Amino acid sequence: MDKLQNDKCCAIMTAALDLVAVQGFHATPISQIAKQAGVGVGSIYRYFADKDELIHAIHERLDGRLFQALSVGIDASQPAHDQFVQLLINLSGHLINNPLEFKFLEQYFNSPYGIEKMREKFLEEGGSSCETEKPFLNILFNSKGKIIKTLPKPMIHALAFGPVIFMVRDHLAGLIELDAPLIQQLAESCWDAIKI
Amino acid sequence: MDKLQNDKCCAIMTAALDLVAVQGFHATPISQIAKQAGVGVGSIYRYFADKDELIHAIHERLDGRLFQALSVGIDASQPAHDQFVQLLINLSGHLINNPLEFKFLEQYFNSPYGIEKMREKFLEEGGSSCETEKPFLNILFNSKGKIIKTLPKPMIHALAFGPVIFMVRDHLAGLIELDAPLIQQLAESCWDAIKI
DNA sequence: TAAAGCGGAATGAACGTTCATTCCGGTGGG
DNA sequence: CCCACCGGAATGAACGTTCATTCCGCTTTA
Repeated sequence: MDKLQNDKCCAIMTAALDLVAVQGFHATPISQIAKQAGVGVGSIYRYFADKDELIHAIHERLDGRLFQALSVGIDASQPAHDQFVQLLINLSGHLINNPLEFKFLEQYFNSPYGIEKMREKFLEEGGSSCETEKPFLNILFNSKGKIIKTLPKPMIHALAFGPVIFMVRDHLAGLIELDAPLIQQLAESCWDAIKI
Repeated sequence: MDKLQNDKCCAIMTAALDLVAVQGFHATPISQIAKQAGVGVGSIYRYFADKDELIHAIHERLDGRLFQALSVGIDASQPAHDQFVQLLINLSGHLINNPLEFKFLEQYFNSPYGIEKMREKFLEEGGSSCETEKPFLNILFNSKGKIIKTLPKPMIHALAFGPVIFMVRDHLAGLIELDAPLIQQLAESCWDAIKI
C-alpha cells in the first residue's frame, strides 16, 4: 500500500493512529476508525486488505518519520559524544511532540505484530539494520578511537535508548515534566553508561 | 479475591498467566483458560467477577513475587553500589527465570489496565510507593554521603531499570544470551549512569 | 452545449464468527 | 435425601469482513 498520496487513505491512517494509540488495537473497531476518518466502513477495505495490514502500514509510516527526526542536526564530523547527545535529544523531542505516535509504537512492539518485525530487523542484516538504529550505530562504531565500552550491540542499545523510552513514558503519564535541561542531563547520563 | 489458598483458583490464575503471556489478553478466551486449568467455564466466574478482575488478580500476585525476589541478598549494611548491583542482578534473574511473568507484566503495563495502576502508585503515596521500587529507593536515598546524581526520582528509576527491562526483552526474544557476566556488566553500566 | 452513458470509487446493512457471561441440570459429600 | 458446588451448553452482544447497491465525475454523442 504505497498510496500515501491519497487523501482518503491518509485520513484512515491518521484516524486509526489516533484511536489505536489511546484505546489499543483490539479495543478499536473498524467502524470507529471509519467514523473518525469520515469514510464508510467498506472504503477502508479498498485501501487495506484487512485490519492487520492497516496497522502495519501505520507502523511503516511512523518508522520513516522517526528515522527522519533522529537525523536532524547530526554532523558526522563532530565528536561522538556530541552526536550521541544530539541523537537522544532528537529522539525524546520527537516522541514527546508526537505522543500518539509514541503510544502506537509502544503498543506495536509489545504485541505479536511487532515482535517478529523486531527479530527480523536485528537478525537479518548483520544485526544492526533497524532503521532507527542505523545512525546511532554509525556514530558509536565508526569513530576512530575506542570511546565506548566493549559490549554487545543490544546492550549498548539498551543502555542508550532504554532510559529515554522510560522517561518519555513517564512524561506522557504526567509523572514528570521533561524539559530541555532535564533531557540534556538524561542524555549525558546515558553517555556515562556506555563511555569507557 | 483473596482465595489464593484455593487450589482451583490457583489453577485458573496459573493457566491464565501462561496463556495471556504468550497470546495476549484479547487473544485468550475464557474458554481456553478453563480448558487449560481443567475447570469449567462457569467455575471461573465463581472466583472472579469478570475477566478484568482475573487479570488484575494475576498482576497483584506477580507484583508480590517480584518484590520478594528483589529483596534477596540485599544487606543494608553494605555499600550502596553493592546493594544496587545486587538489586539489578535479582531483577534480571527473576525476569529471565520467569519469562511468562515478565511477558504478562509487560503487557499489563502497556495496556489500559496497567496505566492507571501505575499512575496511582507513583502519585498517591508521595511519589515513590511502587512496591517494586521501594527497596531500590531506600538503597540510593538513605545512604549517608551523596553518591548518586541529583536527579528526579523517575529519572534515576529510568536510568537504573530501563536498560535491564530492554535487555531481558532482547534475551527472551533470542537476540542475545544474557548470562551472569553480562548481567554484571549491565548492572555496572547502570551504576555508571547514576553515580556522581 | 446539454444530455445520456459509463466505470470505478464509496457505502453501510447483513453475515458469520467469536467471545464474555449466564444459567440450569447434574453430582458428590454430609 | 439435600444442598452446595460445578460444568459446559446456551445466549446475545460485538466484531471483522463482504458485497449488492449507490454515487459521482468524466466522456461521448447528438
